[in-house]
Amino acid sequence: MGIAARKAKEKEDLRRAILDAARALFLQHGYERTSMRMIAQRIAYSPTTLYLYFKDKDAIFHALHSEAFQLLGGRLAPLAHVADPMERLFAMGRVYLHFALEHPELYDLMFIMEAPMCVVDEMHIWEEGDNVFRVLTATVGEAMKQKKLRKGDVEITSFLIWGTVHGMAALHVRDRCFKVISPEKHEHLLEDGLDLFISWLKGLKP
Amino acid sequence: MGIAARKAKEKEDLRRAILDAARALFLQHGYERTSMRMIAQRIAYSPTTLYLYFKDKDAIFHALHSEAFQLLGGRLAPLAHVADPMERLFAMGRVYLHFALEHPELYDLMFIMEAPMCVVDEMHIWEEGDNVFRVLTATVGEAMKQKKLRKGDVEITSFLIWGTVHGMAALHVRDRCFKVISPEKHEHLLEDGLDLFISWLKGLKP
DNA sequence: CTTGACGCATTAACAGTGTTAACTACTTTT
DNA sequence: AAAAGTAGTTAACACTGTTAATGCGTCAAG
Repeated sequence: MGIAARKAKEKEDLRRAILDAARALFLQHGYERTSMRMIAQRIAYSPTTLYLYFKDKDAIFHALHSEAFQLLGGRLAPLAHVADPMERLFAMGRVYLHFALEHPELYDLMFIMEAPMCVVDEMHIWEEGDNVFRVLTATVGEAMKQKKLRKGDVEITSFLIWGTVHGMAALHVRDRCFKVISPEKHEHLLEDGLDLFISWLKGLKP
Repeated sequence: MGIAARKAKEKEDLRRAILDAARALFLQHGYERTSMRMIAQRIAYSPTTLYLYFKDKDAIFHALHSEAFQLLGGRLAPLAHVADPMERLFAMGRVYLHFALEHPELYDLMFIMEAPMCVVDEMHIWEEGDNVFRVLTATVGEAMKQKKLRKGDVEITSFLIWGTVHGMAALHVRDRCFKVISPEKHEHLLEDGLDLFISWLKGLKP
């Protein structure tokens, strides 16, 4: 069945082409400001063809959303080998923040934009986010067990840590911080903020 | 000139009516999903009339944006009377978070959405945000001077604190946390997160 | 009192949006 | 060779933000 296989491959290729075009345009102009017609034009197909491969615009978004989470997951995975849970936690923070700085539009799409969560609403679960959060809670729990982090509710502590890093990332991605912070600090603002947070975590009285 | 005054009042009334209608619709359906025609219909005017009072949709947004900052500012102002800077800092955090919980859509509009910042871009200044941030830096600076908060760069420390509270608020407003956190903790998640953060700030070794 | 100007609001229109229905080719199966 | 299925198209619908042209009513000046 060489022919059927070739056809399946061509179908998959077009699917990928759509996603590539959509990603490029979403990242360049934002979700709301890129139209189905623009995506179609970029790959020289009719706009309605997109609907043969994706239910609607949100479905394209959701596919990219999952893709981005795979990228972040791939960067977080190697840190599993860091033995000390505190060091692992800090490394995760740095990787996470670095990801947000390197791919602000992807980060936006994953943790800030509203579109993808509508799809998620229906199944009451956000698998991609849940996976990342579980890695965090596991690390926090381990650190607490080893008494390297002040004991407390693991979930709430993890939420606070996630919120802290996300908050700085979100203020940056949505351009709220460079408008209020002295220009000379812009360059390393987020790294400095994270370093300060880490030093706080280290210097926490038990 | 009673007539001229009445006319001016009528003009101002209509302006307010537009803003009221726009606010209600923005908060109910979100910015992108409410159209100029919907706003116009709600006050029984032609859609084009809105353009006699506001340059475009973004201008309406920006007006509401400023309005919301006045509301938050009004809640933050009384805290100036709290003598102890640390207590003042904590109270500010609670007021800020409470505001985000009570008016999630307004908070979204102020600190998350992209629309209003485009207008701000042109003048390179974000006055409303700057005012709030300056109150924060002043308090942080005072707390450091009194050695009640670990010494460090005031701006970066303030940014970290803002980021932490904003992060939790943003995850809530954009519905990223209830999908990964155990249901029984939803109710007080943000308050508990803030309380934990405050306890960390209190228990910081000098 | 009439004329002209001005301000406010309207209708009509433009170019664009996401999405669906109907239709055309072309392949595969019967 | 006829029927069924597949992949892509064009045309259309009901919207969107926004602008141009137009009407209507009130005021000031001649």
